[in-house]
Amino acid sequence: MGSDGGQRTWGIAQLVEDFGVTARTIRFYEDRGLLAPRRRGQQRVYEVRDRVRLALVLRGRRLGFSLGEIATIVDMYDAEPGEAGQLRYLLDQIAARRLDLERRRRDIDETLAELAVVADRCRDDLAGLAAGS
Amino acid sequence: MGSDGGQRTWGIAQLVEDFGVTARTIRFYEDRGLLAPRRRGQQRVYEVRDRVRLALVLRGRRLGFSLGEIATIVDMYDAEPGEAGQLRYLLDQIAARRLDLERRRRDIDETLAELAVVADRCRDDLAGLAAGS
DNA sequence: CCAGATCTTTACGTTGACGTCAACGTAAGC
DNA sequence: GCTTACGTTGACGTCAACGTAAAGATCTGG
Repeated sequence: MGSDGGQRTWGIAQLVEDFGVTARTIRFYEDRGLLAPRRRGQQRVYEVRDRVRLALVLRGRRLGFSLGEIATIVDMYDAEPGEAGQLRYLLDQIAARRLDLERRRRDIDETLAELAVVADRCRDDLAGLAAGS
Repeated sequence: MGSDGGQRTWGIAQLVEDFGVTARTIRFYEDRGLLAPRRRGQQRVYEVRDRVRLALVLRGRRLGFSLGEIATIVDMYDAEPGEAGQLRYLLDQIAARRLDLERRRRDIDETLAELAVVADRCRDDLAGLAAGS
């Protein structure tokens, strides 16, 4: 059905539009090893896997991870099977990440709960103003 | 029961030890308006509310907020009732923060789920190595 | 064939969040 | 009164994560 047989590719400008980041940012991520697009001549050609990686990077960024941490995380996703030592190391890394993420979620839940309290107080104050006017 | 009648105070060195940050960081937060300890002469004297604020700041930091965002958040907690416009503005700010935090939580849940998949694959590979040796 | 648009590399600038001195004040113990 | 420890205020350094500007390559429509 697709006229390109599923071999769809994108230029850097499309990624800029689709992901809401600048071209500078995308090239910077490539420079830091987070992306590795093909080249057609001198120009960058992005495929689906590049888009997936970029999406992972941006999610990591939203979570406040440094690019170094993001690199170790996204590299987990497409790690080769490797030997037992590598696998155990990877499992350790994953466990560490899990602890980190779970603490973040606790922090988030606490903050949300406290903001709800402040919002309630706020609405009470508003109601009081309306009643007392 | 407390020999100081609940009027406990702390020096900067205690905060350093208790919170695991440097004195430089604590003074920097004060410079940015996030803390405002009393002074005994020239030296800083921290009370319970200062510790609470510092804990809030550090939690915001763990969540990846900038110090400017953290300032707006912690200022929400001890905002004066104020007038209706202020209250509505505060409610808007809280709503925006909630959206932000809820997206972060979704990001975290997705990441945790994907890391679980990678970990499973990892354990399978390890089992395969053990069986094939 | 050429202007304009898009992409490229290179390199320096900027901002936030501190680190790292340097130089000085002050309180405690001997 | 002198040292030692701790605290203080500048002031400059640093690092990550880009922004921004310069100058050339490449493609595209007219």
